[in-house]
Amino acid sequence: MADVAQLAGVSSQTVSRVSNGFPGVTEDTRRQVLDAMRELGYRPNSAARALRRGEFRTLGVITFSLSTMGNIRTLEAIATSAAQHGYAVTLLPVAVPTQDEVNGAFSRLGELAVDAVIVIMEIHLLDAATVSLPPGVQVVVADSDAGDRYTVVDTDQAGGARDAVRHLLDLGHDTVWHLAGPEGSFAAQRRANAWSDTLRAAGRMTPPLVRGDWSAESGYRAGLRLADEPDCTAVFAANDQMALGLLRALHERGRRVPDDISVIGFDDIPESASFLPPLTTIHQDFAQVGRLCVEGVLDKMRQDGAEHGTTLVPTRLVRRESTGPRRR
Amino acid sequence: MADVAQLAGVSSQTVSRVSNGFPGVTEDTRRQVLDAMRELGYRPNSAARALRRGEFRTLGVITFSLSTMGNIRTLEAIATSAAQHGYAVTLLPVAVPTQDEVNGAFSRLGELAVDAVIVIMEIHLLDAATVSLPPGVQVVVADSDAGDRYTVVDTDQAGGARDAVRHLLDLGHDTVWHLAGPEGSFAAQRRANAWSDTLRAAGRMTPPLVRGDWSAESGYRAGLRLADEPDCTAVFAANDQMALGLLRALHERGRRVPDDISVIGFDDIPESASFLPPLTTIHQDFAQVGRLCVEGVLDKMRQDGAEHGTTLVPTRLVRRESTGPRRR
DNA sequence: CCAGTGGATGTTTACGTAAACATTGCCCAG
DNA sequence: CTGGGCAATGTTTACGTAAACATCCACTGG
Repeated sequence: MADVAQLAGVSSQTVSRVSNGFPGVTEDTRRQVLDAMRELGYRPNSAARALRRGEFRTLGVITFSLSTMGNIRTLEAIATSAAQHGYAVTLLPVAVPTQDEVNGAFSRLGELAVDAVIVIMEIHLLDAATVSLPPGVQVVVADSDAGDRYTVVDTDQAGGARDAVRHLLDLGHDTVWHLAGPEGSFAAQRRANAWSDTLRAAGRMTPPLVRGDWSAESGYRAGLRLADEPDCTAVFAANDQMALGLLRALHERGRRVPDDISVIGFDDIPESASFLPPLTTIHQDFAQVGRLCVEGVLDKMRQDGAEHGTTLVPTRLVRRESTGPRRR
Repeated sequence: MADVAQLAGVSSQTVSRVSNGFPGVTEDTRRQVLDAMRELGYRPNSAARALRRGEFRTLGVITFSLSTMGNIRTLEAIATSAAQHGYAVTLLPVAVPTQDEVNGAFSRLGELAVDAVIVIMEIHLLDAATVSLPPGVQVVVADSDAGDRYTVVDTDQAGGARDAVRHLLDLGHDTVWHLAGPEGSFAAQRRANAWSDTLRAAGRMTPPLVRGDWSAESGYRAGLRLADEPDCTAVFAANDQMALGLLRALHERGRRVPDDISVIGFDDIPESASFLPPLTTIHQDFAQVGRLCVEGVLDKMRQDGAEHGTTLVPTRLVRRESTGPRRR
């Protein structure tokens, strides 16, 4: 910076003003400074900048292995939205979802150049990690339900699940089976709860819950069991991947979809339109979730805390060919 | 830091030594300092640290929208591997793959707290962006082929494609059709080149190339055309998503897989084992690619440049049920 | 008993920037 | 023509850390 100042024949402070786009600099001077910058290949040192300003203009994102489509899409939206607000995004991967790993991520966080944090993860493991959160670092949690202790942004899991079940009931099915996500997942839990609540509210029998782990493979295994249930005419899978495996199992067992069994998924991943048959599913607006996370955390930084709350992003039923009226 | 020093009754330099794990501090002193740190909730200011040390311990990753599985998995591996080396990862999303956007990302890069950069993208757009690369910032490119100008780490696209084609030829098919990725993609291009090279080397006819855009939807559209080709008994799809769409189209048109037509994919996404039928495909080791990117870029930082080169990560054929011997 | 040695700790300084305050010089109202 | 005011620019300083150098002290060997 001093070199630039010298070459441009001004003081370093003027260079600073130019590089920050501050007013009070003649057009002539500005041009000279910019020329000098270009000539010397000057680029501001962000460490010094951060040190001086007391902020990094960077958001940290803690997330589990980017194996689920939802997390990825959310992350992408966060990165894009953050960039629009002039913030960079630093990734804090947590390889294994154990309490130790999470605590580790949070403590690394303490040494990280980050102004605020967005957490994309199940809240279970977040509980004990609370303590190690550096003071003054704001947090927003996505895909969780700790609205009382954190600010949360999430898809309206319950609403989506309710829509899925109702869709199938409306088609004339007596009841709806549920292929749930793993026990540890709050998203899975809420979808499952909404499923049974909706059935109960409609006065229907609640079939035993079948559990998978989000993977297509687990959906396949579950599907082999469901194919043998004579009463089963409609299944709500907690995500599209499991629905894919389910479709495969049903096909192998000669159960036609939707003629014998209707299947509905959750997420609306791009591929689901190309399943056999194309999957009816609940569309999640991940981009919106990511955007709200960023805006939420920036808001909190400005207001220094504020109260917690939960923002729900609505879902949308996408009707394709895997669901149809009950035939007996 | 001064506060900690005062509370512990030592100098700030001793605190620094403790916080960096340097030797030459009595166990007693160390404990006192650590206690003081805990009591005051001290966490080192990474901006000051970076300023003083002249490095950020952060890698920048430039990538297009995280829509393809490969990019995501690579990114994940990069983040994990970087963490193991004590580096954080900052994401630089490029929303739209236009030259302007790429240049923009590179210029933002100049202001970013980053020691080196890993680029996951097609090289086309990288060309003109070269100029704006800040001097002294090392670059490694994944998923590309500019080995002469950049250090490149990539899956052995050609080898994988060759294996795919040979697998089908070995099964007795006269020739193999190819459902290629988008024109702009170098990965797609190399897979397509290897496909035609392999056919030519085997003295087979080269059917007209069918082009998709990586999406399942485009695979479906291409599949509708291929289903009407009476000579087509084997298709090599440039990725698994397109293979999925292809399978759907073939199914709709009543062409059985693999009895009438064999299909092989590329990538081995987790879902492909649950396609109908489970997809034979070429497995890519994205984790390895990511790891090598990180190690490569760290190496370059140490050696300050070194020469460019290309590292290829081998693929593996995963045989499932979508390919079978030709039947006439 | 003393010089020498080496480990433990303290002091000074610079990293690059931007806020706060200081200075310059010009314009215009009185 | 003169002083007040304001825009443009310069000077000083502090941000938190760690390298380089300085100091202190206990112990060893002659």
